[in-house]
Amino acid sequence: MPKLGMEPIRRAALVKATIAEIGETGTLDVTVSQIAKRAGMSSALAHHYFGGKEQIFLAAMRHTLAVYAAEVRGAIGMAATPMERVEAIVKSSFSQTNFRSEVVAAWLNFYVLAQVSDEARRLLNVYQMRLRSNLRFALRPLVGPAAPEVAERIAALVDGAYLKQSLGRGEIAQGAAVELVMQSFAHEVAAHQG
Amino acid sequence: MPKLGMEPIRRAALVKATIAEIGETGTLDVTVSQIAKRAGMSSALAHHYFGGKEQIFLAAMRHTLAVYAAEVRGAIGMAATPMERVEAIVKSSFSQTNFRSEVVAAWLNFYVLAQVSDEARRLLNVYQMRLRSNLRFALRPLVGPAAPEVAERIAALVDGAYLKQSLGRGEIAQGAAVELVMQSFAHEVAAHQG
Amino acid sequence: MPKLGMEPIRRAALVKATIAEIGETGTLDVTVSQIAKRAGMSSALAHHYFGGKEQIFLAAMRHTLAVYAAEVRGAIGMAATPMERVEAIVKSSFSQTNFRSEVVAAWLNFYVLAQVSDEARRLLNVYQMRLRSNLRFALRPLVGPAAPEVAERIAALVDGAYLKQSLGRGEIAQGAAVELVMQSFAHEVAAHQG
Amino acid sequence: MPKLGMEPIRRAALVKATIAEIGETGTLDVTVSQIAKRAGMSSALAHHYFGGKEQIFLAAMRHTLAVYAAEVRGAIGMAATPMERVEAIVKSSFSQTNFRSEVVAAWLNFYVLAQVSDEARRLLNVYQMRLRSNLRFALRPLVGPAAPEVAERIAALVDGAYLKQSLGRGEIAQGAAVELVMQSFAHEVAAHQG
DNA sequence: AATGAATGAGGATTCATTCAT
DNA sequence: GATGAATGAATCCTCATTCAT
Repeated sequence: MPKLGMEPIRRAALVKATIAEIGETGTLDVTVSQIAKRAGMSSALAHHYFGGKEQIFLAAMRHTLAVYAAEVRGAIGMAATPMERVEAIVKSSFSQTNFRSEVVAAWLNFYVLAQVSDEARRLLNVYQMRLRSNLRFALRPLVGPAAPEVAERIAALVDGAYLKQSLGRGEIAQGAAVELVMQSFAHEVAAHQG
Repeated sequence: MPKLGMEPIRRAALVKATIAEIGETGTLDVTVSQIAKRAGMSSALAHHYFGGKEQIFLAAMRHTLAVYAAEVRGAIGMAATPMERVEAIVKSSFSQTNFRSEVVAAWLNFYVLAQVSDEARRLLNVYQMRLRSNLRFALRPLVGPAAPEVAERIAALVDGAYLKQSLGRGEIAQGAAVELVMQSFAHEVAAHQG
Repeated sequence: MPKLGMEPIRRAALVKATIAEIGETGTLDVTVSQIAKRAGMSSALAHHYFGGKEQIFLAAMRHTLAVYAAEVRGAIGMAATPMERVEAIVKSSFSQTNFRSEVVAAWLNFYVLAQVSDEARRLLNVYQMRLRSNLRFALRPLVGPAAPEVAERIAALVDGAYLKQSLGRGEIAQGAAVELVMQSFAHEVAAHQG
Repeated sequence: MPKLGMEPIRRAALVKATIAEIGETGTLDVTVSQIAKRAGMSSALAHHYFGGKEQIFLAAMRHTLAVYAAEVRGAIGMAATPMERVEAIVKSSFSQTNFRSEVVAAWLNFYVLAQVSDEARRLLNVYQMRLRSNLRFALRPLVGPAAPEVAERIAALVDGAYLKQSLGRGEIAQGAAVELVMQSFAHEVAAHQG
C-alpha cells in the first residue's frame, strides 16, 4: 500500500532541511546525506525526488524566493498609499521570516550558486527585477521619472544590508535595517520634492 | 647554498592564482592542485608554503583587502576637500582593479568563507569598519553628526552594488556603480543642508 | 527492501583480510585499499562500515583476542586437574590457530598499535590480565601462594616465545614452544614441592 | 673550509635522534624530517649521510644492539663465577641504559622492522644467538648438558619482560624484571641439582 | 515508496627523495 | 658540507550517485 501524496511532503521537508543545513553550515558544502537525515529520510530518497544535489539547491532557492515574493505581495496588497507600498516592500524584505540568519546565509550562498548554475542565476535575476519593478511602481507617484534609478538605489541598499547581516553571526537587526533603508528613501523623496 | 628567496615569489604567485581561480569558477570549490598548477608549481609546494587550503584562501583575502585598502588610501591622500574625499573612496571601491569580475567573485566568496573561518570573518569586519571609518571622517564636515548613519548607508550601497555586479557575468559597470552611490551621497548632503 | 544484513558479513571479511594483510606485510603499513580489495570490496565501503583505519585495526585486534580467549576458555573447560588446566592454557596459546605466523605477526603489530592507540593498549592489557588470572587460578593448587609470581613468569615465557617466533619467517614450532613453557612450569612445580 | 670529521658526529646525532623519536612516537612512523630536525640538521643531510630512511633505522638498530652488547660484555668480564655471569647478563639486559622506555619501544619496533628488512632480521638474529650463546656458556657449569634449553628459556623470559614493559607507559620496573628472570634461573639450577 | 548496499572519482595532505646551488 | 626548493607518489577519507530489493 503505497502512501499517497507523500511526494509533496517529502519535497517540502527536504527543502526546509536544505535551508536549515545551509544556514547552519553557512556554506553550500553540505552533503545530501546531511540534508536527507535532517529531513528524516535516506539520501537515496532525496535523489529519487530531486534527481541530484543541484536540483535540491534550486528547489530550496525557489522556495526561499517564493516565500519572499508572497510576503511582499501580501504586504503590498494591504498598502493604501505609495508611501506605504514602499514601506511594505522594505519591511517584508527584513521581516522575521526572511531576515533570519539562517535564511540570510542561504541567500548569500544562492549568489554563489548563481556563479555556477544558470538556473540559479536566472532565479536571482528574476528576484532582482521583481524587486525593482515593485519599487518602481510604488515610487513613480513619489519621485516621478526618477523612479527607476531610485528603485535601483533602494534595491542595492537592501542587498547591502543582507550582506552586512551575513557577517553578524546571530544578532538580527531587522529594525536597524528597515530604518537604514527607509531613511534613504526619505531623502530620495525629499530630494525630489525639494 | 640552495636557491634562495623563492618563498615570497611562490606565495605571491599562489595568491594571484587563487583569486584568478576563484574568479573563474565563481566558487571556493577550487582544488589546491588547480591553484598550484595555475601558479606553475606542484600542489605539494603550495601546501609547503601555506600549510593548507584555508591558509591559501586567507592569504588571497588579505591580499585583496590590502590592495583595496592601499588604493583607497592613495586616493584619499590626493583629495583636497571632503567632497573629493568621499568621491575618492567610492571611485576606488569601483576602480578597474577592484571591480573586475574576477575580484568581485572573490569578494562574494570571502563572505561565504567568513561563515566558516573566524579569521576570514575578522578580516571582513576590519574591512567593513575601515570603510565606515573613512566615510565618517570624510562625511563629518558635510553632514555633521549624521555622519555615522550616512556612512552606514553609503557603505551598504557599495556592498549592494558588488552583490548586483556578481550576478552580471562579464560586463563591468564601474561608471554606473559610482553614479549610483554618488547620487545617493548627493541626496544625503542635500538633505542635511536643506 | 534493500539487500539486508550485509554489515556483519562485510565486517567479518574485513577483519579477516586485515589480519591476513598485516601477517603478509608484517606491518601496520597496509592501506585500507589493500585490505578492502582482499576482502572483496571497495575501500569506501570499508570506511563506511568501520569509520576509519584505526577502527579496522582495533576490530581485527578484538577478533584475534576473542578467538584466542575462546580457545583458551574451551580448553580449560575440558581440563580435569590443575596440571591439565595449565597445559590447556599453554597449548591453546600455541595452537594451530593462534600460533600461525600470520597471527603472530599481527600480535606483534598490536603491541605497536598499543603504543599509539589507547583502546589498543587497553585490549592488550585485558589480554595480559586474563592470561595471568587464568594461570593463577590453575597454579594455586600446585604452587600455593607463589601462584602470582609463577603466573607472571609463565606469561612472560609465552610472550617471549611469540616474539621469538615472529623472527622465524615461516617455520612454525608449536611443539617446541609448548615444550619450552611446560618445562619451566615443571621446574616451578618441582621447586615448590621440593 | 670544510669542517672535518663532521660525518661521525652527524651520524651519531641522527642515530640518537632516531631512537628518541621512535621512543616518543612508539612507532616507526616517524618522518625523516622529524629525525633530522631533532638532530639539528636538514632532512636532505640525513639522506646524504645514510642514503635513505631504512638505512637510518638500521643504523639506529646497530647502535642499540652494540650498546647492549658492549654492556653485557663489560659486565660478564667483571664476573668471577658462573652464577655471577648469568646475573651479569640478566642485569645488563634490564639496565638503566637498555630498559629505558624509549629503548624498549625501539626494540619492539625493530622486531617489526625485521618483518620487512632482511638486514634488520639478520641483526636481531645475531642478538638472539649471542644472548643464547652467552647464557649457554655461563650455564654449562651450572646445569651441564641442559644448558642450551635453559638458555632458551631464560632468553625467552627476557624478551617477554621487554614485551610486557612496552605496554607499561612510563614506569620502569628494572628490579622486578631482574627478579623475574633470576627466580626462574634459580629454579632451573635447583631442578638440575635436585 | 523507500533504503541499505556499494562504488568511482576526487581531493587534501604527507613524505621520502632528489637537485641545484 | 649543507640546505632550501621542489615534486611524484601515495593514502585516507568523503560524497554524489546508482541499484537491487
